[in-house]
Amino acid sequence: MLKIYNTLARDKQEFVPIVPGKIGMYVCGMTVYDYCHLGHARVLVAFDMVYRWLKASGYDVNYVRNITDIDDKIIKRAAENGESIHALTARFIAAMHEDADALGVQHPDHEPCATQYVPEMLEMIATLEQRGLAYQAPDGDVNYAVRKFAGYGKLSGKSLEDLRAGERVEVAEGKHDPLDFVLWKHAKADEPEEVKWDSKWGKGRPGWHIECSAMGSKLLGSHFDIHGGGADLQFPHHENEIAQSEGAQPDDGSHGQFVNYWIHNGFVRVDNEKMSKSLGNFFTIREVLKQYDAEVVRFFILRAHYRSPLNYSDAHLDDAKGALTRLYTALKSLPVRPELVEGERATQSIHASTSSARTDLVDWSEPYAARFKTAMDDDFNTPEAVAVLFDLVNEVNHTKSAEAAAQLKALGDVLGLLQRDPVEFLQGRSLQAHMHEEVRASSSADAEVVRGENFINAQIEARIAAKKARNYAEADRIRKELLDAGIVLEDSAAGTTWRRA
RNA sequence: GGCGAGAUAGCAAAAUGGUUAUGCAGCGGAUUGCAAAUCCGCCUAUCCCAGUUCGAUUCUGGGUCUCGCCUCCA
Repeated sequence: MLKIYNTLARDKQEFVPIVPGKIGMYVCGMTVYDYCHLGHARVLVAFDMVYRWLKASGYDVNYVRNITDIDDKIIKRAAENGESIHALTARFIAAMHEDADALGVQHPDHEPCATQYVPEMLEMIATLEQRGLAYQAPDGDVNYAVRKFAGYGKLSGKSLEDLRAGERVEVAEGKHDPLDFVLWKHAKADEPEEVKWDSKWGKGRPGWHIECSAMGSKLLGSHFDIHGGGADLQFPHHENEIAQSEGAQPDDGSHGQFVNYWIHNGFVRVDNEKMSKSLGNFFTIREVLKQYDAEVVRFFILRAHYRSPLNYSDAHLDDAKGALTRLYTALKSLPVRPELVEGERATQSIHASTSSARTDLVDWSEPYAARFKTAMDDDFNTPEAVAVLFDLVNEVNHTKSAEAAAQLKALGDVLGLLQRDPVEFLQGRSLQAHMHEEVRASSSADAEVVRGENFINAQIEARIAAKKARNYAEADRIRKELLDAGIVLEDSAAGTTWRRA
C-alpha cells in the first residue's frame, strides 16, 4: 500500500485514487525565459520518479506538467533581447526538453502552455466573479478576494491574520485586502500586442496562478488525485490555486475539493543555501552536464529523499559517480538475461526505457524486489530503494547470478537508471563528443592523444607485449601513464579492459 | 515578527522504542607479476538538557543551531 506525504495533512497518508486504478497528476513546470538550473532538474527528476513508480504499481496515470509561457519576466526578457515572446519561449522550451531528455525524464502525457488556455482561464475568472470571489479593481485588474474564501491558508498552514502581520510588500492600489491576488492583469500601454488578450474586463493577460487552475481542471477534471511542485510553490501559488479551483467548483453538489494529495519536493542548495535565481547561486543543467554524466546527476538526485534538502557540490557529484560506477561494474561482469540484453545496443541513453517501465520483468515477491517495493511505497523512499540496489550488487558479485543481475537492472529501470551498456557508461563515451570539443578548443594535442580511444587501445597492446616480454617496468609505466590521464586498466582472465577514473 | 522543516559517524544519506542501513573515504585479510575490480572482516553516529520507559538516536518538554516560506522562485 502506497503512502504519500501529503502537505495538506502534514503527514503520510495511504494513497487512495479517486477512480480505482487511475491517477490524475499535475505538476507545476517551468517558466520559460532562461535555461533550467539544477533546482528545476530536481523537480523534473523527482516527479519523473513518482510517475514511473505509480505506473510500475499498475496505475493508469495521466501526468500533466505545464509550461508558463506568459509572465512578467518573460515579457521583460523578450524586450531586453529585442525578440518576440514566442521566439523566446520556443527557444527555452526546446532547451528544457533537451535537458529533461538528457536526465532520462519521461515525457508527461500533457504539457500544456498557458497561452493556449486563456479562454478556459477567462471562463474560470467569470465564474469566480459571479460567485463574489473576484472583483475588478479601479486600475482594471481583476483580483481574487481571499477573505471570501473560507479555506484560505489550509495548504500552507497560514491564517490571513498571520500573513497580514508579516506583510512586507507594498500593497497594490485597489485591493480589498492586501493578500488579494491578481487573476487578470490589465494591459499596459508599453506592452507588446502579443501579450494582450480580449476579455470582458478589457484587454489584458492572465495572472500567474490562474493558469494551473484552468489547465488542471480542463485536463484532469475539477477534482483530481495528485498535485506537485517545488516547496517554494506551496505559498502563495498552490494556496491560490486551491482558492481559485475550489471557488470555481462546478455547481452540482459534487466533491468541492480540488486535489487530494499535495506533494512538494525539497530544494537544491549550494553552501547550505537555497539555489535560486535571485540569489544568483545556481548552476544550469547544461553547465553541470558538461562536467558530469547525466545519469550521475539523476542518480545524485534520486539518492536523496525527494523532500530532503540536497546540497550541490563537485564532491557530492564525484561521490555519486563513484557509487553509480559500482552499480554498473556489477552489471558489466555478467551478461543479464537474454531478453534484457536484446535491444541494449539501441538503448544507449538513459531515457531509452519505454513509457511503461518493464515491470513485467520484475518478480515483486523476490526478497530484494519486495524490499525495494516496500521502500518506494513508503513515500517514494528512493535512498532506501537505492540501498537495495547496492545489496543486490553484493549478491551479483558474490554469486555471479545472472538472475540477480537481471533483477538489478530491472529495478534500476524503475528509477530510470542502469539501462545503458555498462562499458559505455564506464568508458564515458557519452562525454566523448564534448571532451573532444573542449580539447580542440584548448588545442592541447597531448590531452587529445591521451584521451583518444585509439591511443588507449594501442597502449594496452604495447603493455601486453611488454608483459609477454616480462618487461614489467614498461608495463607498469604504461599503466601509470594512462592512470595519470584518467584511464584505469583492469586485467582479467579475459584480457585487459579500461574505464575512466 | 508569524508559520514550518531539520540537526545521524571523515563526507553523503536512510531507518528504527532493544537486533547490519547503504555509498564514498579509512584499516586488516584474500586475490593480483604490480594494480584495478571483487570478496571476507573491521573502524567512525545518532546537537545539548530534562522526562516517560526495563531500555530512547527514535516518544514528550525545554534549549542551541541551521534552513525554508511569509516578495519572483522548482
